[in-house]
Amino acid sequence: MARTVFHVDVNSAFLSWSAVQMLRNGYDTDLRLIPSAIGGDEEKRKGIVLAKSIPAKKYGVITGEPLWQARKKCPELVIVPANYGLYSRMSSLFTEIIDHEFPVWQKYSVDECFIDCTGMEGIRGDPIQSAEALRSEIKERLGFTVSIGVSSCKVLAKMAGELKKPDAVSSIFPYEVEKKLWPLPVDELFMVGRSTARALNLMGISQIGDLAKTDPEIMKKRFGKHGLSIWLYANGIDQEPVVSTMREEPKSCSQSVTLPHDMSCEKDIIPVISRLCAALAYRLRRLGKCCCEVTVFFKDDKFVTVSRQQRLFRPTDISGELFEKTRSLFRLIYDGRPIRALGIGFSALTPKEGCAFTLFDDPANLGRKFAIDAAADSVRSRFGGESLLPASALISPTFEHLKRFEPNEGHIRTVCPF
DNA sequence: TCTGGGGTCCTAGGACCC
DNA sequence: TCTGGGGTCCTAGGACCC
Repeated sequence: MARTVFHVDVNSAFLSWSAVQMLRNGYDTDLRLIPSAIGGDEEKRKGIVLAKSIPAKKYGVITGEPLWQARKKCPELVIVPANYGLYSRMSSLFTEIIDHEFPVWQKYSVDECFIDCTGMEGIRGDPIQSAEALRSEIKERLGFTVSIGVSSCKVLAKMAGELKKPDAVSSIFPYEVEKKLWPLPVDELFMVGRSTARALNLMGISQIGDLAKTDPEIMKKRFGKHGLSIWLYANGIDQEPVVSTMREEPKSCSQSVTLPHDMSCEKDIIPVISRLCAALAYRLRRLGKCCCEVTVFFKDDKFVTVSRQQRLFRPTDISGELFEKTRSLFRLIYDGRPIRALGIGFSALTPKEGCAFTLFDDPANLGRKFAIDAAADSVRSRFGGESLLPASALISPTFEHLKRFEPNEGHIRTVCPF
């Protein structure tokens, strides 16, 4: 049976959400109607465009570009700092409406959902009517607009949503693929990024239709599995179901930071690793996971990334052990070059319940380590994730983005002696 | 002092074993 | 003075997404 799938995308999500909030707080200009952008902190070298208004787009401002460059294109650009706590709340309000109306839906990102509404015509009318009703309801109740793509599979629904923005419903049904999808530039196809687009252009493929008509064997030979996937997408073929889980189990977690200035001295860098580790280990424990593998990576002043990962002797979620491992890994790969950004990752996650000790573990010693982490975590859960830190980490840059996960706004700083 | 941060997946090539 | 080959596992780096 043919499916009906919606893709719902909040228009310029961060910007819209900030605009709605500012209007509510009495600010008299709607950011969405003037050239504006949500931007990072330039002083901390995070000055990029995170979202832009449609008037800003008309000046050629693009997401991801440095703020100075955006300002050069549009000198009157109004730049507003990001408010991740607000975005997280707005995202929940958005999905609450969808959850109320549809039994099968999937959160794809903070501002996007897929909905499977196969067989709901009896309740909600034909798919276009149903999508229109959802679009108006979100706008009316929450004050921001969405674009909804309607089709028979996820990829086509997502591509359809791109056709008209903002505040619109568009479709690409299978019989419309040739007319609506094929004329688009190939780099607009889902999963065709800059690198693949460049390679495709060199092969003489510039439109999605060119890709659709290329021999799939050639695509497979040139791009491997990925080549076959994008060939299928170009032909409107995608069997992926809308998975109605609230949240899939994470497979890895990571935390990284761009340093306020390049660092090349180990005594400056290790405290940053210590801070990253404290934060990420706390997250790992809140997930109820242990990890079997750690990664350290950095980006140098030439934007070259270097990484190294290592399996652990046994799974762990103990801050001290994870710090020891990440520090030694870093020392293994670091050659003294200037570092611009630094990160750590924990992967091969397993449920904490299944993690066993080894013969070499001293149960009393382990018990002490667990107790220390538990005590520290109870402070963090009351006062915020960064309220308690290893003393050495206090001299490292702060991680504001952590607030994204923090229900508590207040921060009380305490020095932790380990 | 131009380019964030958090994810997932794939692949090429090296190590190692038989 | 020629130097197998096949299989598995591991991992660094890079692709993509938001």
